[in-house]
Amino acid sequence: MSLPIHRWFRYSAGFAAPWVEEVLSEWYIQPGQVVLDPFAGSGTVLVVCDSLGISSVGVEAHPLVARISKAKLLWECDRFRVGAFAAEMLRRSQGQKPDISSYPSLIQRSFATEVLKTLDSLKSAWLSLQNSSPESELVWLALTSILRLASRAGTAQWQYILPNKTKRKVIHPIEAFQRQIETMKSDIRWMQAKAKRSLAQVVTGDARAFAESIPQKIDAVITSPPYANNYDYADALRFEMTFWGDVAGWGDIHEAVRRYLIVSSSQHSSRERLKVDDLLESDAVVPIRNELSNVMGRLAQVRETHGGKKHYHTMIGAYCRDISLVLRQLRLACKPGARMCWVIGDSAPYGVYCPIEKWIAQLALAAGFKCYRFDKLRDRNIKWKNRKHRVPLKEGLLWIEG
DNA sequence: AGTCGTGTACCCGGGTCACT
DNA sequence: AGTGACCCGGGTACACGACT
Repeated sequence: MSLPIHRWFRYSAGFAAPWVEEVLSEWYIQPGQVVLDPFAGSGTVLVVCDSLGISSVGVEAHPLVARISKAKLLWECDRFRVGAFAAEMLRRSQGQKPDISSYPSLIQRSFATEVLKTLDSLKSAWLSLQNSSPESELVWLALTSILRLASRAGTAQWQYILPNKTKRKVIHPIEAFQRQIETMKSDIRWMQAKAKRSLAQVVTGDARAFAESIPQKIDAVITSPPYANNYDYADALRFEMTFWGDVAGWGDIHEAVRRYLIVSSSQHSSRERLKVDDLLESDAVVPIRNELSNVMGRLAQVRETHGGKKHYHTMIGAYCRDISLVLRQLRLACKPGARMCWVIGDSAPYGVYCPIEKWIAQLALAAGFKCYRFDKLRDRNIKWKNRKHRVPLKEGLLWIEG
C-alpha cells in the first residue's frame, strides 16, 4: 500500500504489485501483448501493466470497486487540473448548508456530527462541480478514500465497519482530503515519468460473462478470485456506498452489488435460495460432480447440527459452478497457449474440507486448458487457537497453460 | 527499550426479528 | 414455534510504528 497509485485506495484484497511485475517478467510479457485480470478489484494488475507499457484488461463486477480502478487509471491527466478542481471544491464546500439528517444510521453512527457535516459539504460541493472529466473522478476517489480515516467507527478485521466500536486515531476530513490530493498529484507525476499513457481497460461486468465485451485476444492472466467463505465482498464497500447514497442499508447490497459477483459467501447463496439439485445438474460442474455432490451432501448434514443454518452447502456448489463459467469465458478470451496464474485458497466451512485448487484445476482442463501446476505459498488455519476446526488449509499459486 | 495502539487476504459464524 | 433474511460481528496473536 505504499506504492504510487496503488496507495490511492486501501482495498482489502489482492496481491503485491512487485509480485505481479515478477510474474510478467518471468513470462516475458512484452508491450503489444495483452494481460487480463477477470477479478480486477482495485486494479493492481492494470496499474502494474501501465507502468510497464503493457496493454491490459480488467473485469470487475462490483460497481464501486470498478469505478475506483477506472479512476486509478486516469493517471495520464493534468495534475494541476486535479489540484484546481479540489481547491474549487473546498472553496465551494464552505458555503454549503450541510444536512446530515437523511444519512442512514450506519453513517450517522460512524462520524462525529461536525465531521459528517464537513463531509456532507464536501460531497455537495463535488456533486455541484462534477462532470465527466478525469479530475472530477479523481477528486471523487480522493473523497471516497478518506471516509474511513475520518470515521470514528472501528474498522474490524477485514475492513468491516463496526459502528459500535470506536477507534482512537481519527483524521480531520479536510486535512485527510488535502493530503490525499497531494499524494495523488505526486503519484501522477511519478507515473507520467515512467509511462506515456494508460493502456488499460476496465470492464464493469460479470466475470462469468465477459468474453464478448473485450475485443482483444489475451496472452496472459493474473488473477485471484474471491476465496470460498472467506469474505463477503459485497459488504466490503457498504460504508462508502452508503455515504454516497448508492445503498440505504444492508438490504440493498444484494441488488446493488452481490448479485453481480460470483457466489463465494453464505450471505449470497442463502439470499438466492439456491437448490442443491439445480446446482449439481449444471453442466458447468460435470467434471467434479461426484466429489462436489459428496461435499455438498456432508455440508447439508452438518448444518443440521449447527444453530445458524448457514447455506454453505449451496454456496460451495454455486462457487464451483461460477468458477467454471469464468474459466470457460477465459478459454474464449485467451489465445491458444496462453498462461494463467491464479492465487487461490481452499476452505472448510463447518470443518468440511473443500479441495478448491484441485477442483479449479479440473474445471480448467475441462474448459480447454492443457495443463496446470500448483505451488503452495503458505498454510492457513494455523494461526489462531480458537479456530472452529482443525482442517489444514493453504493458499497458493495455480499455474494453468494451454 | 518497554508499552501501547493499530492493523492484519484469520477463519469463522450467531443474534434477532418479522413473518408465517 | 419454526424459519430464514438481515444485520453485525468474535476471539486471538503477532508485527510494526509511535510514544514514552
